[in-house]
Amino acid sequence: MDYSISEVARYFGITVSALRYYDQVGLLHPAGRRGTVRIYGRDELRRLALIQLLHHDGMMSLADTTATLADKPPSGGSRHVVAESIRVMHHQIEQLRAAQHILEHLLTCPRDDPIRDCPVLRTQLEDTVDTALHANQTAELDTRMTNKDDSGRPET
Amino acid sequence: MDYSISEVARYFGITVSALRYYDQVGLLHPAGRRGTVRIYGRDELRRLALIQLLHHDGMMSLADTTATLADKPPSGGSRHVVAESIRVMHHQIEQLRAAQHILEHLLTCPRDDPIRDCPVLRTQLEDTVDTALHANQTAELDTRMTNKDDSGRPET
DNA sequence: CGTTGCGCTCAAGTTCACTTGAGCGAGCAC
DNA sequence: GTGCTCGCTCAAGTGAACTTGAGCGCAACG
Repeated sequence: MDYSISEVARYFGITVSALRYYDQVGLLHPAGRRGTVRIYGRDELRRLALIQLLHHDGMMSLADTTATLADKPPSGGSRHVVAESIRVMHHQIEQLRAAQHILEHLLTCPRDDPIRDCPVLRTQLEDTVDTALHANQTAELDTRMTNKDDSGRPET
Repeated sequence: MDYSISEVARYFGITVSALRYYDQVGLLHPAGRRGTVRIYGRDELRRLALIQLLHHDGMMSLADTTATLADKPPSGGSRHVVAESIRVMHHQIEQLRAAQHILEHLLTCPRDDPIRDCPVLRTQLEDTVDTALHANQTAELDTRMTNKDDSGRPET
């Protein structure tokens, strides 16, 4: 029922120092201490599994992960963090698919230098470029109007 | 047909300093220079679109992105990088889906503190924990090979 | 009873991907 | 002809997420 820091580290493929760091920043405290030694219980293992999923696999920042796990009732300010994360992840999945698609094409395309020669790839990228140019012709107006205050990228 | 560094930056939602950095590390060189000033052409815009997709959206490191774009015939050493990236992205998509699913549950679960109280979530995490413990009993054996005489530490 | 192993703390260091700052030049605008 | 904007270089700084190192305690092993 009790696990030492090195056991937890081994089981979850994480380092001991990372676990101490998580303790330090308040992301994952051990169940308690025997003397000065950290003791983890089942609850902490479950919490760690969730942390791994959100942070490592879901690419949420440690801060957001902390916020998400901190909300007793998810109605607090972290509810927004959670909803936003879902949205970001959704977008991320789509982008990953697109990137994957391109990479697969790179592997199978018979051209010597697909990036320069392949018409399929070229057309696709040309589209993206056009979209970028367009998107920004409008943004450019906004920016020019109000003087300098630019931020955020135009979500391709 | 020619674009200044600030135009490219604006169009692609990237900073001027990032573009100079890309030039510096050999990821994206300008088509040429007018005096000391960087000039980008259509080819560079297409390349940048690809960079954004792989690096930013596909989460590949700049080094891997550079390697991927560097392979004239994708049969070189970077072929492995590409194949590996596809595999990683595939895994990433699945993990993102799982994370997304959990977050959605957090938003809809009627429990006050789903992380502790919700049986669905709890069971799911318990499974992950068990898998982790299990996976490591085998890994542990590998590591232990040199050190016989057991040590069943999984406790209880 | 010394040394090996695991654990601890606290401070400083590391990597990645940029950003910022200092200091300078070219072009045009008034 | 002075100032503004855009661009340049090179060196140093930044933030996130850890890692590493120094120095220490404690328990067991031979």
